[in-house]
Amino acid sequence: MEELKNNFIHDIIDEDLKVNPDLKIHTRFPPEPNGYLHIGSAKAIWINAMTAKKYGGLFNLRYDDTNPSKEDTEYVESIYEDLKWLGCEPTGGVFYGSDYFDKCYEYAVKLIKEGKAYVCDLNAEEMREYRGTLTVPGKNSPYRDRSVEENLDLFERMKNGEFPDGAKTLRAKIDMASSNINMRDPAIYRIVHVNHHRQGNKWCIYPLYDYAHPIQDALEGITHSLCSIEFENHRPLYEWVIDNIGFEQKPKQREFARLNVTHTVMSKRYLRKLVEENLVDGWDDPRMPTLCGLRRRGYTPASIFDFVSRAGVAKAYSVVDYELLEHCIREELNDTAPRRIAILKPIKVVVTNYPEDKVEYFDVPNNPNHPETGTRSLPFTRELYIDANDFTEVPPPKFFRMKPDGEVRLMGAYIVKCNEIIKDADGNITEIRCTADLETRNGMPTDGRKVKGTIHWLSSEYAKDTTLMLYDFLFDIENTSDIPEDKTYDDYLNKSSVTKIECAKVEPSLDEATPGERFQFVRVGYFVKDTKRDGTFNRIVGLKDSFPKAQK
RNA sequence: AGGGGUAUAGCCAAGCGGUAAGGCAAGGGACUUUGACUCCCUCACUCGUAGGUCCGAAUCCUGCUACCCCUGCCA
Repeated sequence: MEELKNNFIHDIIDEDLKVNPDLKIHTRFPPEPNGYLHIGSAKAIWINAMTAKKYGGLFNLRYDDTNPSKEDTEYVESIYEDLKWLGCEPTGGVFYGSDYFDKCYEYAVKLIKEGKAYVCDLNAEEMREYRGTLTVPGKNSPYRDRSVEENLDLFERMKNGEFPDGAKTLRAKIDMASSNINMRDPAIYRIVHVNHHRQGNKWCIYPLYDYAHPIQDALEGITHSLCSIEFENHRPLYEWVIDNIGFEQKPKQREFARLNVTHTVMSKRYLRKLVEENLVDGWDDPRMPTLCGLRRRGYTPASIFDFVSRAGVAKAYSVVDYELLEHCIREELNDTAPRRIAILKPIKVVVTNYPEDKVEYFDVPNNPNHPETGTRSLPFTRELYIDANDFTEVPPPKFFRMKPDGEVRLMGAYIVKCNEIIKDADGNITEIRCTADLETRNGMPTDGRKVKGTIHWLSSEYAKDTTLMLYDFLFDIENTSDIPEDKTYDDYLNKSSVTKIECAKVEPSLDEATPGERFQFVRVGYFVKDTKRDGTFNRIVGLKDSFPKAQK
């Protein structure tokens, strides 16, 4: 992981450090275990983890599990797995918001005793009415002035399960006329008779986020609580809780813009819908923006963090081009991925002047940019496959590949000339006949003539069949937040976001590829051996290609 | 009696009173046994907008506009 370039958050920390040079920076990543982590989560993880690392501090993972009706251990496990994969195991420890339920309760009693919280009998609808609107101030709850004794008694009975769900809440007594609606006596405890995935049935009252989060931060010694921008309006409440409970060391909440990426969606709710309606192949479908999806797709932690880092940390709403992510993985894999041959649309080529029973082996580099990675041998025979895209009967201008009467280099082998095209009754090409310049072993013409085109090939006798999955954007639309209100995400789902190629040919060495291993299929793209389906490779990203533009 | 936040190139983004970094994308060229990679070059006389202050303004002031967030007993 690379160094964090300075951003506005580090400016704030630098200032804090000037005032208090002994401050030990401590951050946290607080996911709610109600879904799988996605690339937007990776931004939050990266900011928090890297900030701690940069300042020699600590980074906690804290499961924010204060709403038992939405949470599940399945998600707890997947979150940790993703964090581990990213290489961001928490240096400060793993915590659960629910570990602090006793403390939260204790502090609530304290607030009640100090007249800063009260039990309210208003139901949800009534509370909404009393809250007022964006432009009209709220009015005080009729229960706002209950005595401390009555509040204490009622709150304890709430805890003891004497009341049904929703019958009462505990509210902070702040200001019903505040222009910040979060400050209009927010509920801080609600009654929910639901089994908690860790606490079992110990509790039937649960603290709300705005109340629990600052307490959790303070108890863990978090110095900088870095979260996304929608919590900015909650900061005064965050600070109210810290101040009124009386924490000495006050964690500082600061907010950054969420990550949005073109052609995809970050809403956990919608991602869950895609999974549940089988519109995708699970949370780890290679088209999903989830971390497990990106992982299965073949993205690396380094490429994801590189992307997040290049996208930057700021407060302005933005939608980052998916192309930037593609650039990051291409850059990494260009350097690290061994080259292999794969032919997506095989077409038969017969080298007519090559003996039928002969086999010779040509050494081809594993990575021409890194000769130290060595070579491997490819068998050459009279019958070959090339890709159908590398041949055309009527070539456009500047077509350097195989064409009638044209010379082309078979990468690492001979230069061949196409002299005959065999078609079936329907006019489909079934075979291309060539002659090889047998003097040009390893592709070098002896007479020094230039052969511009080089294409990849495979011996039809030795090539193996494989399945290739080509993935594309999940959504046709670039900015999914531009979808009009009378439409849904579903209306913009890319109908051809996956293409399955079942009769692709690959070189024999790929038989030994292990799941998760990444390759560059020369002149095609980067692929990863799938971790779920045997014998299939997923396209991570194609190679850049400037030909289509030259063609016109 | 609404509040909070944000506006710099197609997309991100630096900039903090001294004359518009960088990346992605795009376009041109060189190289090339991957039309990849790599390497060169081009890409904002102007910073949402209108004024003001100043020798000097993207930076300070005033007005306006646009977009995002907030009316869960979600996080």
